Amino acid sequence: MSIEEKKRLQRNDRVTIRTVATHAGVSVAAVSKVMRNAYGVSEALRAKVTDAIEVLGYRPSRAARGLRGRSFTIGVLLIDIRNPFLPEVIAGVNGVLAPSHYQAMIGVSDARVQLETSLIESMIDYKMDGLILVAPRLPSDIIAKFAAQIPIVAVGYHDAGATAFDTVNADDQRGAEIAVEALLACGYRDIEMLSLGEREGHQVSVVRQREIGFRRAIQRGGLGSSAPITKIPIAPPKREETMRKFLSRKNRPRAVFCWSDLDAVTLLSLAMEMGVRVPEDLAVVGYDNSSTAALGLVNLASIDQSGRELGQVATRTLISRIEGRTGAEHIFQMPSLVSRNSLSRSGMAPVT
Amino acid sequence: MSIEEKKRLQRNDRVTIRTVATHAGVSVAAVSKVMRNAYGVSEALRAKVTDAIEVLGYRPSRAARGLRGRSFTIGVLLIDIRNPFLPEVIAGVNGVLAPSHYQAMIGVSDARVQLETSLIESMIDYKMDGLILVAPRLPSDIIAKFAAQIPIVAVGYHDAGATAFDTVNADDQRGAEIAVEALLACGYRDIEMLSLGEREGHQVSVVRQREIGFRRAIQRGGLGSSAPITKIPIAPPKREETMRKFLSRKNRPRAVFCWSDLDAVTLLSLAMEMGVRVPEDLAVVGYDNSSTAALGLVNLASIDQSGRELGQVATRTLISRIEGRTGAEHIFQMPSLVSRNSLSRSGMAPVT
DNA sequence: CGTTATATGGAGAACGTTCTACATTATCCG
DNA sequence: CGGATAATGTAGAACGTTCTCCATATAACG
Repeated sequence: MSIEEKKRLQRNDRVTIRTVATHAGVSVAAVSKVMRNAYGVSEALRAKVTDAIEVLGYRPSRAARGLRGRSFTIGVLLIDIRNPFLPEVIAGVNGVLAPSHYQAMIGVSDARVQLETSLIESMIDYKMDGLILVAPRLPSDIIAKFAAQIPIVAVGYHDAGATAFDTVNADDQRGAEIAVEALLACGYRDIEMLSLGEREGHQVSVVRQREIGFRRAIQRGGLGSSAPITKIPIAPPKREETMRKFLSRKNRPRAVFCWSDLDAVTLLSLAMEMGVRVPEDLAVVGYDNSSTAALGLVNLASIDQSGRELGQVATRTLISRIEGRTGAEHIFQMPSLVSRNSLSRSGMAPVT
Repeated sequence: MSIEEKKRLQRNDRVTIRTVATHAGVSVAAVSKVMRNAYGVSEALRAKVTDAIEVLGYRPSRAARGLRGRSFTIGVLLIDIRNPFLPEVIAGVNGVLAPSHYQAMIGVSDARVQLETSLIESMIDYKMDGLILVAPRLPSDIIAKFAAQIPIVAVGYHDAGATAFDTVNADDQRGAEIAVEALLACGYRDIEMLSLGEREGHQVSVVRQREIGFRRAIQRGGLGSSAPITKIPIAPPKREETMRKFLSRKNRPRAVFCWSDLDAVTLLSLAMEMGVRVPEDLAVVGYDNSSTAALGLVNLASIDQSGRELGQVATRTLISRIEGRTGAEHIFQMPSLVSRNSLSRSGMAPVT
């Protein structure tokens, strides 16, 4: 009683594993064993220790844990929180983690590859137990190099050939196909895709996958081999300009599939401004089923890839890898169409 | 040359401070001194060490740093990433931190007070150097208790009496006043506020501040002492129901000030659905100037509180406290009106 | 030239865990 | 009852830093 009290005063009152040990009258190692519920702990010992922990309000230092063994933290890396799709992923991750003893720490690398690497390195230096990379910009071999040091699951990164890390994806090719099929079913024949500029998405990004799916669906639909794709730059002034040009084009298509709600919603706004009626003059299908798309004012048909589920699955996959699985897993999730007015006035895709 | 190589092989090839020391032919302490650029380092020594660091690609372990001293990490706590205002704050934080040697780690506590405390504790256990709490739900004395263990800046938390921690806020009272003044200037006399349900916001939350500002402005405008406020519950089914009821009320006001764009945008959607014309039948001013408000389809007038600036200021304040300032600072930022169609057809607030 | 001040580098003890190797008991079995 | 086996608890060495003394070398000064 007096020994640990003396220590607590002397050491600016932080409760350490040692405080607990002396309070419970056992060794430090014993407390550690109980904490990690390791083998070789009697009920009596466990009771004494848990009591002491309770009484003292002991919390193990993550820093010290990280130094020696696991830190029970998993890192999540986002490239851009502005995309309304990401909060869903986080919610999924947190949902799975909540009942466990793991916790998530999020790093945001505002689209700068430089910062992205340095954040991953930081997380490794923290001895985090695993990493979930959401739509990383990094090339596969770099990610593989990191994966040698820490378990990694990539979300929104189509690299089914990766052996060093797992991937969890919505089937973006199929998602694009579904969008085109819905437009075809509504009778539209003149369909174009709005995609992201070359510089922004690498070969394994979701955007390129959607392009592949778009082309295939167009071809299958018997609309010839030319599947026109207009690329939108990401920089604000050029971005709107490109969309305006698209909307005022003489040979503007009858329907458009847009790679993301982010751009689709802006397109709808500009269309209204320019007097292009949706869907009478132009039908639009977006991607992500963001909350904005669901607004009555916007009413944008969109492909739903449940971000929440993606987050959940990614987390489970990561934990299984942390706990010893070797050999990469590549998981796909099926997206679905949410039909709304921008597709057809009734808000219903006609049954074929 | 051979010594450190042997070590690197033997220790699974992590470059530690020791590796650097032997490579540079100096002591471990010397390397540490250079890293922290502490006093008592000659140019020659510094050169040798930085060279070795460069060659070996050494990165200090954050875990070990945290155990002993500073971890050069600051924690950011968010209650809900869904609010489009928060990405801006993050961007501000990251912007200020980028050129420094600090890094931000974000924790998301999905509106559960339980998780909020446990995340703060985790961040303390990580020996983070400081915390930025964004719109925390916790009572002031609890935050003060934490602030005894770690420097804390609260954003969106109106507690100018706090002595243990700093606060950075937009002047939410003034923001509400500006909104009401704009409505008055447009000639509206029958003004109501849509606010957040009692349970969601405590006394020092931004919502309550906006209510105070609303009441004062109404009174100053000579509209009597009754300033009607309708509270919207946060749960999805009740939420829309309450708004619908509001819109179909016989004595529906002529204009409404809404505590957040999040709800204002939904209100606009429902209004359209129910045939209530905006602004002819009902003028609306929101709060946050979110990207959705700016959409042509939505065109919602809104109060802008630069989240980015809030994040920047909060970060600078935190760093100054980390570096030794004592005595609390309470900083205010002035919000401004962004006028759009939901206020008056021209999108301009009439000059008074 | 002796004394004191100053600048520079190093030894080594923390920090709070984990975890291996070992010591001690308890249990079992013929 | 003797010996083997299993169960339980403990010592103590890591982990990779920081940081407080110390030791030494150099400069300054009377």
